[in-house]
Amino acid sequence: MSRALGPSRWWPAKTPFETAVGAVLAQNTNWGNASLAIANIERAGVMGCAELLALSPETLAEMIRPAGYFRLKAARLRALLEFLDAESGGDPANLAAWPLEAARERLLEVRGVGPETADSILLYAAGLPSFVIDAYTRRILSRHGLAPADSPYEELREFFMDALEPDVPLYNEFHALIVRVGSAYCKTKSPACTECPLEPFGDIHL
DNA sequence: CACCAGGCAAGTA
DNA sequence: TACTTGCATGGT
Repeated sequence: MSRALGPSRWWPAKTPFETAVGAVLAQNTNWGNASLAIANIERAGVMGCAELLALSPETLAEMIRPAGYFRLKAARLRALLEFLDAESGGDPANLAAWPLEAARERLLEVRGVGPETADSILLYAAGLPSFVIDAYTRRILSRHGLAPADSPYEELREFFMDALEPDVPLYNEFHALIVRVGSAYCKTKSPACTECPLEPFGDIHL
């Protein structure tokens, strides 16, 4: 994938804080829509922990409306902001001072932060080596007969982390490439799809 | 018009 | 424990 597609420069956010916000807004949502919500926050000049917490829940919800599930995500975002404010001085980059699994467990206690959101924040915002599993990872693994699509999240995460040394740039690029390739695959639920070209892999055939 | 997108938690049996 | 449902917008 790397040879065929080259470096990905991910996650698409300007700061660790924006990455953490994006991780919540992108839940089960097209990145384009999450991105519109981020732009609204930027335009209002409130892209910061204290600034966002100062908004009423209703105002915040309206601001992130394009991301979908906007009332739900406003509550989830506030819960994450309160955690960051209390535990990391409002900057998720400071979570890097914690041992990985300790930081992960604390993040998972936040209402609305599940394993994928936690791992995205840990890897892309805090720079800790936590491998991210998402719908694209499942699609690729199952399409190539490497794992059932419904394997438990933790099992798939361990599969990658047992096979690879803890390496932030490696995990970062690996997941980015998985998204780029996975989004080129069709969405069939059948385990195999002979329609999908392996072209994104270049001359690599699995 | 139907279907989908980088999840998660709460409810039910 | 295992399965189902609610949440919602914008693009194709």
